[in-house]
Amino acid sequence: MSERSGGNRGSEYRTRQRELIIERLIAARDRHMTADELVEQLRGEGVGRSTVYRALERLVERGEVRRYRLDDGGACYQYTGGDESCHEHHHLVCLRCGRLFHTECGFLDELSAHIMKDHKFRLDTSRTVLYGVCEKCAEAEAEEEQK
Amino acid sequence: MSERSGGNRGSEYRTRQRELIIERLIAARDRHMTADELVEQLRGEGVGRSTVYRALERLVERGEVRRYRLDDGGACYQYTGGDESCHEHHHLVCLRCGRLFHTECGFLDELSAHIMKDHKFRLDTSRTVLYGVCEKCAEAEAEEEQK
DNA sequence: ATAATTGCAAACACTTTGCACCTGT
DNA sequence: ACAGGTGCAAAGTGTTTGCAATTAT
Repeated sequence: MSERSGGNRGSEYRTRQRELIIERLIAARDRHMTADELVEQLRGEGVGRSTVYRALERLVERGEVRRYRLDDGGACYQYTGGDESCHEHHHLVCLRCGRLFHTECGFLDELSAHIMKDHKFRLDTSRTVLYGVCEKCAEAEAEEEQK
Repeated sequence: MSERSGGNRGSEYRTRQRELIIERLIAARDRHMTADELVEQLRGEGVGRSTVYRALERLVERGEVRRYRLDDGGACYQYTGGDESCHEHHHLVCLRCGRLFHTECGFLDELSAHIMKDHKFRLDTSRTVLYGVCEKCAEAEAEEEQK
């Protein structure tokens, strides 16, 4: 209870399956993937579905992977690395293509400060995701519209 | 495809069940509830589970109710009314008590503008929810900590 | 009368879990 | 050797759907 997380080193095995899972996540670090995509990609490599879920959960817990919820309730995962700085900035997710954008933008820090001061609300930047439409998709949408 | 939504009047029946569902949602307009809470509350009133889900889906579609995804993937609903202005502002959700706060804060409009200009990303304020911890919960947490 | 709605139970999609077997240390 | 990990299939969630009966118009 009073134990800080992150101190359970030494008790984990380095397995072929985990290596593969992290490898895939890193390869797709610029976007997020569903557990199922991962399972699919690793089907041939002999990695079971539950192993994927278990690994993801663990990675999320230790902060190496971020989990997002799509509008339909399904989960998406994205590698962020052990990189602590990732907790410092906000994330933008395109509702259309699902791509995720990191932004270190100071404006968002000001936002946090403002919300804290004027709304008495401590923003959790690691939990918050800003949704919208990215440039490419906005263009694509514009085309469809006038089609 | 080119039809604007909101024009399907006249084809819907006004039923006892739907009245009850909306009634409950309005009674809890300052917070959000899960479909299950609703089902539970209306069990005695003779409202079936599927009716609740169907009603919620319809209400979300027509914008009277907002749906959020909790961290565990489950959905939460909250009445926002036909009120269009609700699409204009951001929402803050407390990760601890689940209460939702509306804010009309101009700072957030600036944020949208900034993100559009500097990050080429069109923020969708109706989809975005800012997560964090509200004042009360922050206090409660502080107490627990030093307990 | 008849089109929409309801409730039930079965179907679903996604995720978790129990357990016997396998692997890393 | 043995703690920890894996795969399978079974069990859970929360949500959706098919259909006959019911209700609003």
